[in-house]
Amino acid sequence: MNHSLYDKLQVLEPAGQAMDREERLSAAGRPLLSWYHQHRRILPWRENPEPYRVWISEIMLQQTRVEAVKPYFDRFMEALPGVEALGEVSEDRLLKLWEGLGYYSRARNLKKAAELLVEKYGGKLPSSYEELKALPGIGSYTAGAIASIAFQIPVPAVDGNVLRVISRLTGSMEDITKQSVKRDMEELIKGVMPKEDPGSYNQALIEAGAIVCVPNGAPLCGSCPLFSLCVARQKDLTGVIPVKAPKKERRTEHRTILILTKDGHVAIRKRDDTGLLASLYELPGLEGRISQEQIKETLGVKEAKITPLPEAKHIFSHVEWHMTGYRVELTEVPKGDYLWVTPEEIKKTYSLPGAFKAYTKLIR
DNA sequence: AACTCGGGGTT
DNA sequence: AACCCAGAGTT
Repeated sequence: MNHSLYDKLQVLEPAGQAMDREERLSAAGRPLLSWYHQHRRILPWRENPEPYRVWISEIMLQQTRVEAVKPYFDRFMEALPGVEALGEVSEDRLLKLWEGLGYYSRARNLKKAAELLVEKYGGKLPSSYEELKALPGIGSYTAGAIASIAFQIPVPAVDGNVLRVISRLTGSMEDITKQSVKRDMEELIKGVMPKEDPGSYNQALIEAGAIVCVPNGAPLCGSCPLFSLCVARQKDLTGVIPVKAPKKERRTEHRTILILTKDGHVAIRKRDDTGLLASLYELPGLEGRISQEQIKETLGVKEAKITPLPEAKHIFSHVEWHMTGYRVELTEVPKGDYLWVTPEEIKKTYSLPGAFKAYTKLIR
């Protein structure tokens, strides 16, 4: 792509006097919008931005890449085409639709919000930022995104892309993981964003962050509409900005996973409704590394054919499971509250997260 | 303000 | 292996 056109369009730096960040962001508006209208991706939720579609897409997109969302979005819209259907869906069916997307509280909050919308808003999303933000699962970013994209209300929508683009543009060395920095950026944007087509303005900032001012590796400054305005580019600081505080280390947990079989069925159970993988199904498991003798004891059975399975590891963002597994072929009913199901039922009905994949694939 | 909550693509 | 993703809710 050629950026010379943008250089001509752009306001060049006034020689001698520095622009403040508000002037700089203000000057970025036109080239950014012009670039967006030429280069924006065609996305399923972008073509028909009705409120329900924008809402569902924005929730799915929280901490999740566009490419990962696409297939889930289409399937979800087909299964639950509107607020009413979402409000009435069973939690199990909802979690099955969400299986693999992660951050499952997003799905549970969607249903809660839908029930609320049916009760208090006649089954429609409210259009104001404040009312949107009051709904479960909708924070400042998502409220701004829905208000601006679906209702054309001029409020900012600051996500990780926007934090990165603007901190680079203005040369800010502030730690973007701080809430105070995000709030400050929302105020900054509020002061300069256009009243006309605020949805495109917000999406232009986001889109630039997603496909030009990228998070991993070097940004594609040669293709950026803000090439000549960008302080980080001018000072060769794109490798330093955005500044982010280091993350906490992951902890490791050991678990013993069991494939319990009896009469051609496999045991699964529903997880607790709080914490990791809440309300999803799982293969029965025990904390720590458990011996074959302890397994029989725990299950309260005299006889069982137990065979060791390979070890496996699953990495979540904040915890790492090191798993060892056993196949346990039973002839008597074990202690514990299990659901005895067939492999086909697991595939179609029950949300068994990918953390168990190394063992679910061994089910027979 | 710190911590929890998933899974997968990039580098 | 480390980073990060169209963040929000809870403590």
